[in-house]
Amino acid sequence: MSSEKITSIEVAHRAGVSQSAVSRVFTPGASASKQTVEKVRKAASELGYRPNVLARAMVSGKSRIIGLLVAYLDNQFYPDALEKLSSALQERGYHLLVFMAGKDAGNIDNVVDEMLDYQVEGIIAASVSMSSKLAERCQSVGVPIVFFNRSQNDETRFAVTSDNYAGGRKVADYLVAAGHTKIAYIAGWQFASTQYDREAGFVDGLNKHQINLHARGVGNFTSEGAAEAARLLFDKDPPDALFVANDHMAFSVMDTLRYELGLSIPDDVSVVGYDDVPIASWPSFNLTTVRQRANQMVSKTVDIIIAQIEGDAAKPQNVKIEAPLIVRGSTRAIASCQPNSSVK
Amino acid sequence: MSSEKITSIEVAHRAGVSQSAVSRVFTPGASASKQTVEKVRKAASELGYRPNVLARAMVSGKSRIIGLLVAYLDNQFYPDALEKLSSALQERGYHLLVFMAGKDAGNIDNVVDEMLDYQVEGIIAASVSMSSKLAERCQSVGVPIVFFNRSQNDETRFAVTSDNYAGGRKVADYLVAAGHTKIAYIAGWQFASTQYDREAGFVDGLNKHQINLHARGVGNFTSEGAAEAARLLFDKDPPDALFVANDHMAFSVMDTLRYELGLSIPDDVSVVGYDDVPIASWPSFNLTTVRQRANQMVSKTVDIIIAQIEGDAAKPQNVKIEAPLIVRGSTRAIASCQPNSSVK
DNA sequence: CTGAAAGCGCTAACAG
DNA sequence: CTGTTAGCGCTTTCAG
Repeated sequence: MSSEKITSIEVAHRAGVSQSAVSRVFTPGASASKQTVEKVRKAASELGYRPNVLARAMVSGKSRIIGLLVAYLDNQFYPDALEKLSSALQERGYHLLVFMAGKDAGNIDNVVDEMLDYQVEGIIAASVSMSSKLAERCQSVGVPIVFFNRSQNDETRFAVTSDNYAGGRKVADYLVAAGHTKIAYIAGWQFASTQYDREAGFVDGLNKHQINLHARGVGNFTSEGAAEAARLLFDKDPPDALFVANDHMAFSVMDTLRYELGLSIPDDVSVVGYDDVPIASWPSFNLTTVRQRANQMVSKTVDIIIAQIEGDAAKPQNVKIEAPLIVRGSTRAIASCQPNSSVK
Repeated sequence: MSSEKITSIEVAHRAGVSQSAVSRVFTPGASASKQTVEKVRKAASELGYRPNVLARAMVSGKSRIIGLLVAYLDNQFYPDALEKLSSALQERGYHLLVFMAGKDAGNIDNVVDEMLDYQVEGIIAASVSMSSKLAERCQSVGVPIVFFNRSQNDETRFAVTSDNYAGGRKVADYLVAAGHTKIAYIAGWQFASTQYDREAGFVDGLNKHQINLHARGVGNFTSEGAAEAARLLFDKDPPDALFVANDHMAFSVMDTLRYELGLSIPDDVSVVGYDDVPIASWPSFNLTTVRQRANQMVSKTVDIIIAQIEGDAAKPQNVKIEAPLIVRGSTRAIASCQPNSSVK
């Protein structure tokens, strides 16, 4: 309707310089005399000129776009992380192009191609199961990818997670120290590393204390699944403590226990979650949980991907951020304050 | 490292056709013989060729990118809407480029310029206060913008919201019918249309029944603000019903009332929210609230922005999606016509 | 330091 | 239907 799009050529005209001079003024590593810079800046602002990122991307190969592949945002941890990720990247001059990966994994590979079509400079995959195919596809076109909150045992890709295994162990140690003996676990989606690392740490931790897992249910990281798993677990020989693979499910479990089964937490059963999303600290839940330090996870992720993009390559690694246990009221307290009653 | 980027020229070579033939095969409104199409497709898939969206954008002017401007994602309504928005757009061949708008409004105008730099074809502004400057800037460069969950009285921009005014009235009607007389309101951020439309409808509704607002607090759409507002409200002459401007704050208020002030809901006080986010139906809260139909809001938003982009312009309008009151257990039941009692 | 010239990969007339 | 020819707006040698 009104003002057309301004190009560097028009600015050049008005400033009485060449088009490439304009380009230089707007290019960080430029070389232009103070005079030129001034003339160009003046003309540019008068005309309302701004460089076209896409045109720049064509010739320079740098789109300043990072693809974000994400499967779902139910779990409050993800929106929170997304917000932080986006802000952090924005500060560094990059932006996130969002791609939703349908629930079906088959779809994912197509989505990656779509991302590549946009010439993304890197990809961050969150809440998506680690796929070798996916990673290889990216590698074959030289686009770095880092997995956020997902990992794989082999140290051939970049991944940033909390230390899920250690987190699981901490929960085991705590529950045992609190005197629990019939300890159950409600699992997340089986293909998620967050799920099996947490479980492995938890089970190993229990075993260390000569305790076997009392029972196991599967909630698949959904509220409904978790509620159902809880019902089954309490159908007979109920546990006296429950570790739920993430907070999102833990809330659902707590509600089911309290309002459906009439149980009292932590008097009848202790409940522990994982993530420490904001809701966990709400009085209604007051959930003991393992904290994933979103800030640290995000900044590590951003550092890695930008380093990759800008060529400061590093060896692929599986970054694990330490995850502290946050003790709240959903678990029975440890009886006395005697140091390490447990022996190793 | 490995395979370089394949261009249409290389495909053309291999297929034994011209480069423009390749382009045509990959352009929807193309015209190419079955033979050509076949040869090209074959060569392309053998080489792993895919058109470069950015290059296409340069010449065609269509970047297939839509900017999403968003201020915060605390309120569960937004991640949910974002997920839906992104999916809907993706199906239509567009993708969202995310821009976080800092809390400070001053920053916003810069952010819009950044979006424009990426040649976004349209902008969706969510959880951002309606800014005329912002809208004008977009209009001046011919980029359509639609406000999601925010509006303005003047019908000169596109906006999609629930019918906040009507929603507020429904709450008033309900609370009055339930026999409440000391009815208070906890407001959101004062510059948000969602806030004042809801309040206006609510207050008008009360007045219609010859009832004045008993008291008013301000929570600014934050948990902490809402909790503090609740404390003040109950400091003296406490209300017997409370309408909180959104669910996010309502949860915080409920927790404060129950765990800090020792009140029982709905026996001592009824609480109503707005949004109907998933948590509202959790047994812990079981919150009576006004439902924002995210699906409808999203599809309307997508329809509008794509219509604008593709030239099927329409008159700017303020689309208001009907918002039903969802009655749950956080409010005293209406005595006369409800077969079920609210006692549990 | 600065202008001229050569494209980045692709679409869109324009002739055949 | 198809190849040729111009560019889209910008960065980047390459000479001056």
